[in-house]
Amino acid sequence: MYELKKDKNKITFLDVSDFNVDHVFDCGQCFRWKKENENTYYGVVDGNFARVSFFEKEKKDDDLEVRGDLQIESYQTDESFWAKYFDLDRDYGKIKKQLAKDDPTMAKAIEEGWGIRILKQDVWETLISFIISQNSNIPRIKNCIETICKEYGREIGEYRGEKIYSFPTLQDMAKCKEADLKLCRLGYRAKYIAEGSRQINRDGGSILDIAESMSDNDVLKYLLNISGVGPKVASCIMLFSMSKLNIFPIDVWVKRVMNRLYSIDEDNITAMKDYAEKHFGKYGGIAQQYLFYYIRQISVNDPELYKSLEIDNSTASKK
DNA sequence: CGGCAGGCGGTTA
DNA sequence: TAACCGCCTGCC
Repeated sequence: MYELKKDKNKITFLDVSDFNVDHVFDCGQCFRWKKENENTYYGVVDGNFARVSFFEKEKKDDDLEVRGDLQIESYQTDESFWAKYFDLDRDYGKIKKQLAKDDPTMAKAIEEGWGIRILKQDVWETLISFIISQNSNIPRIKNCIETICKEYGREIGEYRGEKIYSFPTLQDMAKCKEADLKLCRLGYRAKYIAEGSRQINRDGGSILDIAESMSDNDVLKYLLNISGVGPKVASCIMLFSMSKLNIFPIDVWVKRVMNRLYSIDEDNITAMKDYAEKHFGKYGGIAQQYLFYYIRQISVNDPELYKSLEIDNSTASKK
């Protein structure tokens, strides 16, 4: 599916399509990647420090798709590890075509975030990260996560004078008291995380390994039982760490999109889920990412357009 | 400087 | 089971 070039501590996937570092790392699915320059981000995956660059190739006349080389500098040089993390074996071109068919809104959203791919992240890290994310904002979320990595993770190296830490393990977090975590500025989420960690640790943590093979309903039921995990956080965990690409997380931004661009009543979550299931089907999660990225881009880059998309529940379908 | 964030848990009817 | 409300903290 892809050609490969390997050097010492460097692996390059050649001719990758449907990929863009900004889209992948800034579509709301992950919190630990930092931008170094136009082409490059650095971060940590499963305890492996990595520097990831994407270099677009010159387009040929007959080639409409953007293609480029995905270069990963890391001690982890197993190509299957990175292919899995970046979901490289999936044909996003085909999925995009399918989603955009008969849906001009989705077509525009895809035009905006054409290089999004759903990362397959560590279940435990995703769980904690999205508990932290609730009722907060991205800069603060990133700060909180960096702090707990610094306090409870392992130092795995140094990059340009910055110490790099792994994400703390379940066992290490389960030892934390609520008061300890409060020092990481987690606010009221400290209690959720202290309780949640102990809860999962008590069960031996096996859920984290077998979740992917469980049914959506069984996983959801387990997750909702964890302190600090509600429907939104649970669906993010399922989508971003368990390859459950059908899951359609609904947060405030998705509510805004579904209301403003699909005319669904803004607080009718059930109607949104039904719509997503019917129209986006098994790729609901990917669709959600395009829409999420799209509405956020509009809100940042074109405030006037964003404002003009007034919330209007009078014409919204109530079903 | 206040309002308000990528929700959740608890309480109330 | 739907509708409210308080919550830590710090960004905008």
